[in-house]
Amino acid sequence: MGARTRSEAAAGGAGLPELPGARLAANQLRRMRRVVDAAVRLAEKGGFEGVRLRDVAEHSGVALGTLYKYFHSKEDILLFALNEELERVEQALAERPASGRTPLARVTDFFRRATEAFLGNPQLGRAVLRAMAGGDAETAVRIAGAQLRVARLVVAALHGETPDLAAAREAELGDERERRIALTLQYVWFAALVGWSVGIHPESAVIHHVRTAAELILKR
Amino acid sequence: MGARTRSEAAAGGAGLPELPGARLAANQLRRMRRVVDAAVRLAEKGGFEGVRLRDVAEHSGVALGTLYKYFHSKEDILLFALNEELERVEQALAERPASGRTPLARVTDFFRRATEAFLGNPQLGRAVLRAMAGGDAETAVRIAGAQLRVARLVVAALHGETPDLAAAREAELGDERERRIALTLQYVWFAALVGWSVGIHPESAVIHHVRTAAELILKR
DNA sequence: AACGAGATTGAAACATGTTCTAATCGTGGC
DNA sequence: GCCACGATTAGAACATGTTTCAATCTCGTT
Repeated sequence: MGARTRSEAAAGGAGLPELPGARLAANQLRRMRRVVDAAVRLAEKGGFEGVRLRDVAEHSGVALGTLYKYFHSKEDILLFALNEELERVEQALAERPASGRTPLARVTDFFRRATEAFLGNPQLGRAVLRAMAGGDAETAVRIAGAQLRVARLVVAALHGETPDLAAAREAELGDERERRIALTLQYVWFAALVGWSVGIHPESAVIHHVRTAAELILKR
Repeated sequence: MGARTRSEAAAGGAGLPELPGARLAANQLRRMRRVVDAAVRLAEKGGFEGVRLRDVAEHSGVALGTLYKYFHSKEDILLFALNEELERVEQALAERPASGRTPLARVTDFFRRATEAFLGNPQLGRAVLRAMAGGDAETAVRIAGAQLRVARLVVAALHGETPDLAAAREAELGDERERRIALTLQYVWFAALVGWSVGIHPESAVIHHVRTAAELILKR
């Protein structure tokens, strides 16, 4: 394979002369990036099994052994990608928060958008879900990180656009209750996504189940 | 699989002389049983990866190829075992229904017992969970079956020991609501089990999360 | 009792995740 | 400018899920 192309290493960056000590690290970051990008592209095409690590290595121009220096396993790569995607979702929600006048409406809006992010690339979504459920102790940190991110987003959606005011009004008990609701809804969302992933219900059921759970908890 | 077994329905009892036509089917049933038992024994010892199909074949005395005539995949075997285990749980609950005077108490009792069944053999539980989340289209039927079984059990726990009376009192709307609650709690349970399985929270958190969700929905 | 269709077997083959190794490269320190 | 050391590479090697195949066996039928 053409991975021998040493020329790429000499890529002089965007124009800035890189610090001498940072040179290697920058190359390593670029390699990681290419690995993750290649894995995601393959997952979009062929799901979890479509991500053949030999292909990832070839497409990203790194050796198989190097790939394993950066990630513990195939799952690890996909979970890294998941966390990056969640960062993007956080960004999008910071710019345009979940809309709606009630917590129920906002939380539904949030999950609708988050589900679209997942189901926009069904194969990629399935691959990531499988990586989450098949993870081992090595990947637990990434999974926990993803869970925490989502939990924060759900809490934010429950709160609404006026966090300070609401936070001031609601006592600690209120916060605790919101965290519990957020965790519960997140779990329902995850399970519904897995159900869709393995084929026991259609895509539309995912958001439907989450909304049902949200109604059970929030409507009165 | 080779459904050539025209006479499988006539499976002879424990000590009874088997009918001539049932002989092959009985052998096949025995093989399946040995396969499943061997897989479960290996899963109890070494979890999902502990179930090496070559070992399953050897321990159960069937050839690798035969094993694949009965089951589509490793996941398929474990999901078959799950459904058998759920039958046993159904049995236990029929004999001693979930106790408690309120739906919340009964449903909590149910999930406590069901969780114990899972966590009694942590390795086996992890293996089955991984099989559920890693399933493909072939195994969707078994997963859907398991889901349905559990859903029924949760509904029964919500209802309590007097199904006829309650069923008569509650309109269809009530039934629908109960089904929704059951599905939601089941999803929370599943997600919490996966969370325990991949190591992001301890065993005790599973029942805790389910109880929290049940309180959010049922307490007022 | 012989026959034949389908089931089973034993073993090899294949695919792919993961690990290992010797050779080479790139970089900071002299 | 050169060296030593860690990173990288190409590729082999290993483990295990899955498939395939020819030979054999089983059992109901004739």
